[in-house]
Amino acid sequence: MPDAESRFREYLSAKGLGATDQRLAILDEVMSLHRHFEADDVHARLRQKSHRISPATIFRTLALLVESGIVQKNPCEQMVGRYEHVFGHQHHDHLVCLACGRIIEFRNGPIERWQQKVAEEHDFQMAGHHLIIRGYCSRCR
Amino acid sequence: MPDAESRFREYLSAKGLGATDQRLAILDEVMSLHRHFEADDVHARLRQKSHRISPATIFRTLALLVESGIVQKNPCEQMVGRYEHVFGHQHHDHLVCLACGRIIEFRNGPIERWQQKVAEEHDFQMAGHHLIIRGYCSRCR
DNA sequence: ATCGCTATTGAGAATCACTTGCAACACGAT
DNA sequence: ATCGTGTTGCAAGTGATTCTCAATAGCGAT
Repeated sequence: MPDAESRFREYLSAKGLGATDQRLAILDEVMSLHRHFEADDVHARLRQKSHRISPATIFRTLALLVESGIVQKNPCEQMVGRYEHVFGHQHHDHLVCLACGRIIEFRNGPIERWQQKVAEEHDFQMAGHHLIIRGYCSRCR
Repeated sequence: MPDAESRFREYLSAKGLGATDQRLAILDEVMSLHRHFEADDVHARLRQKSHRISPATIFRTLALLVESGIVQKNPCEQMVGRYEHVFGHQHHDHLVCLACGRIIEFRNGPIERWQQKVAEEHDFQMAGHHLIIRGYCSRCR
């Protein structure tokens, strides 16, 4: 498996973009963070190492890393700030169409049961869950 | 089953809060929206009916509706603005602790397979998915 | 009816997390 | 050296939400 840096360099040159010091420093930092992080975490850690990279550059580079598939952003973006009334409704999960934004609701017993099992395995007291399947709906595929 | 309004009134009086016109108008609007919505949708629709309710009140009331369990907010809030590097990692899902914010990763084959099945049932081309189980971890429960 | 108290509201300022505009700069090609 | 495009930092702009605060409403006590 090639390392992340080669892959990023490849992606950048394929796009005609430069592998600048800032971009590589950010990649480095990102790969050294072994849990979920926010843009600001990267900024703070780089600052500690006396790199002077502006937040704007962090955001711009993270976007490149996401595009190149090295980094994944919170995958429920389209649900942010959304509500739904649940009163009188049964629990359900969602299929979200990446093309038209349509949201389809569904219910599936076996998945629910397996989730309970996973929670138990991790000694985790489940309070709720949310499953989002992203893709393309019948109208858009 | 009691209607949503009774339930909301009950919740409000239990909390010593008033069932004001604004709150009831917002509840009404929310219950008439049969898909996911944002605070601004409620505001726009109320404005059309020439209710003059400020956005601040909409947000305040939505918070009450969430607390009372009538409305559910996007359940991946804690993941917003978070990234993780995925290069060289296998796909996994997340357990999120509501108390300490800890995020535990897990993989589960049967769930993955059932998801594929659900997508097929809805003639949906799956591009990815994300499953979040919320609850309390072993340290916090 | 009037008073006094707390709850509630609207307006606008503040905040937070990004994003964008822009001028300065870097660097390979000419 | 010059040009041209790509990059960056700074600072201003955004959009969604939250906060502050003064005005108002509602309700029980007088």
